[in-house]
Parts: sequence; structure tokens; C-alpha cells
Amino acid sequence: MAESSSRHYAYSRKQKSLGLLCSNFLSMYNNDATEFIGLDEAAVKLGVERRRIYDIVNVLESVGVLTRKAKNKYTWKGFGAIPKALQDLKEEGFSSNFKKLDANNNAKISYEDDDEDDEGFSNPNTGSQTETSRFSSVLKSSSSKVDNRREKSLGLLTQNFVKLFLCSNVELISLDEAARLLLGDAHNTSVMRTKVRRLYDIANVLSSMNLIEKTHTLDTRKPAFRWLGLRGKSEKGSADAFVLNESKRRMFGTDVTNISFKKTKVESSNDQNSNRCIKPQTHIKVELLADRKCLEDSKQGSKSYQFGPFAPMNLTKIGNSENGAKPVHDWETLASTYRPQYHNQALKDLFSHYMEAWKSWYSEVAGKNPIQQISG
DNA sequence: TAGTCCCGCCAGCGT
DNA sequence: ACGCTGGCGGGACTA
Repeated sequence: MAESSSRHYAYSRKQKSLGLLCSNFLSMYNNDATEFIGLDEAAVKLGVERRRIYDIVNVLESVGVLTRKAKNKYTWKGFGAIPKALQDLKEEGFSSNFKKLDANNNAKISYEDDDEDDEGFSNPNTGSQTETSRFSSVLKSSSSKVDNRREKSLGLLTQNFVKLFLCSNVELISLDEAARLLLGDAHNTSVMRTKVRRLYDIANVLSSMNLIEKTHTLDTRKPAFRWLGLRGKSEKGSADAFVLNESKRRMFGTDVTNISFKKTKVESSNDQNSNRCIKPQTHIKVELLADRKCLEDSKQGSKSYQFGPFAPMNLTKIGNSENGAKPVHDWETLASTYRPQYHNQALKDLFSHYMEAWKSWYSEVAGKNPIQQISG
């Protein structure tokens, strides 16, 4: 990292990567003392051009970590602002019918009111209610020059990329898939290439925040990204996410859907957390709840993030901890929120698997019928 | 005019 | 080789 010696090393791309730069940026500012961030100052401290700081800051801003206050000046919000920003993005995505991600078949995103498989693609950019975002107000039918430029901004692209995960439950997505989705019909190779190029930048920043992780698709081994969301945001980094994935794999094997599960290697010695032997079902639960939960707790910071009753063992539970295995009380919401989002059979199947697994586990452990219990 | 950042060339890197 | 990544900086655009 900080190679303090002035010795002249061979040029290394890795040492100058945006992801690394972002990590450094975050470790520099992610503390309680930070209130404002000056771009120039950041650039100097990190030893890079200001242009590169823009790249980072635009992505961070789009997920709420900071806000532009004045030129050259940003207000630090911290990771605690992420849940709210994601919540807004998710709502925004749903309310504007940002939907229909079908990573198996020909994926498309549509804003139409009807829910058929038309290829009609309108602008992926949506209005935002978020105050945290400067990327708001690019309306569907925007055509002004300003909007045109904003439409292509890194921040907006980031938000739309994130929505791909938040609004669809697709677990893995490659960048060119994402680009295709975000571009709709309008992809000639050049536009695609440019879009993918931007997505690389975004993915690097989001990765260094542990919001996503790079992995590969099972079938093609094509590079792809997985949404970790706030699961990866515990103090222990992404170990929790690993546990979740591993649990799912053990539970369902790798064939449940061809777009989901990574063959997780059982872990390296320095990751004892993820080696813990935990009832897999426990984590299935977390998986299902995590997104909803973290979004519901919009005001919570990452540190005070509340998992549901089935929090991973290596997470300290905050709040309502009285009796561990309380049933999820929002079953109906959960079901109705998730179910309609599945636009292909694989995802529907996956949903059923989850539900069945959970129900049987629950009735085994608690001796109750979860459905009755919950809706009662 | 300074600040911002889109764009895409082209080279490092992994296979 | 070759395709995937992504550093880099020109220049367009904005405030």
C-alpha cells in the first residue's frame, strides 16, 4: 500500500487500481471524525489526480456514503447512510417498474406498466426521491442536454446497476449482461463497450466497499458479480456473506439455479468465522431477510444493523434479542414482495426451495406451523 | 474559467 | 495470441 520509499518500482497497474484507491479513500475517511472531504485534499493525500477522486466519489455518493456540498467539498455520511440510500433505490426501482430481470433468458428491464415480455425499453433512469442523490430527476422522457449528460453519469449508472440487484433477486450478473440490461435495445458494440467500461469502474468501487463481490458463473466460469449488500458490511467484512453462500450450497447443492450459487471453497485458514458449523437453515433465513431487514432499518448505521432473529452466530445481535427463535412476523410481506419478482421458472423454483426449507426447519425447531404462526 | 466527468484508446494482465 | 480489465488523460460540458 503505502510504499514510502522513493525507490523506483516497475509500473504496476494493480497498485493504481480504482478499487485500491477507493479502499484507501475509505480507510482514510471512514471514521467518526470525518465531516467534510475536500477533493483536492483527498487527491493530494492519496497521491492521485482529482479525476480519479471524482470516479470514487460519484459512486460513493450514489449509495449515500457522501453528499456533494459545494464544489470541491463533500459531506461525509458514512456507511450508516447506505441502508437508507438502498431503500430509496429499491422503492424507486419498484415504483417505476424497474423490473424484469431475467438473467437466464433474454434479460430486459422494462419500465412499462404492463408486465409482459415486450422488448419495449424505455430509459432506465428514474426520478429519485433521495436527497442523498444528485442523480435524481432524470425523468423517463428526459431529452435536455443536461439530462442527457446526467443520464450517462457514473452515479446514475451506479444506481441503476445496484437496482439490478435490489429489484430482481438475481444473484450473479456479469458486466456485459448488466450493460445489456441497462441499455435495453440500444446496444451497438461501441455503446456496449463504453457502458461495460464504466461498469468496471463501478464494480471496483462497490467491491472495495464489499457491497458486491467478484466471482464467476458456475456454468461458463464467466466473471460476474454477486450482490452482498449489507451482509458484507459487518465489522468482520464479508465473512458473513461467505457463510450465507456456503450454507445455501450445502442446503441445495449447486444446481438449484444456474445463475446463483458459487461453488464455495471451504475456507482458508485465516477465516475461521466462516468455518463455523452452523445450521445451514439458519442462514437461509438470514438470506431471505437480510435485504428486507436492512432496508427497513433505514436509519440504522452499518454498525447497528439489525439482522432478523436468525442472525449469523458471528454477528452480535442488537436489540430485540430476548428469545432467539422468534418467527418472522412479516411472512406475508416477505412472500408478496419476493414472489412477484420472479419472472422465470428457475427463480420461482428457488423461492419455493427456500420456503420449503425454511418451513420444515421451522416446524422442526419450533414445532409450529410457520404460516399460521406468522399470519396469526 | 475552474470544476466536473464522459469517453474510449490502448496497454497490462491472466489464460 | 487473445480477450478481459482498467489506467489514463483529452476534451466536452457545467456552474
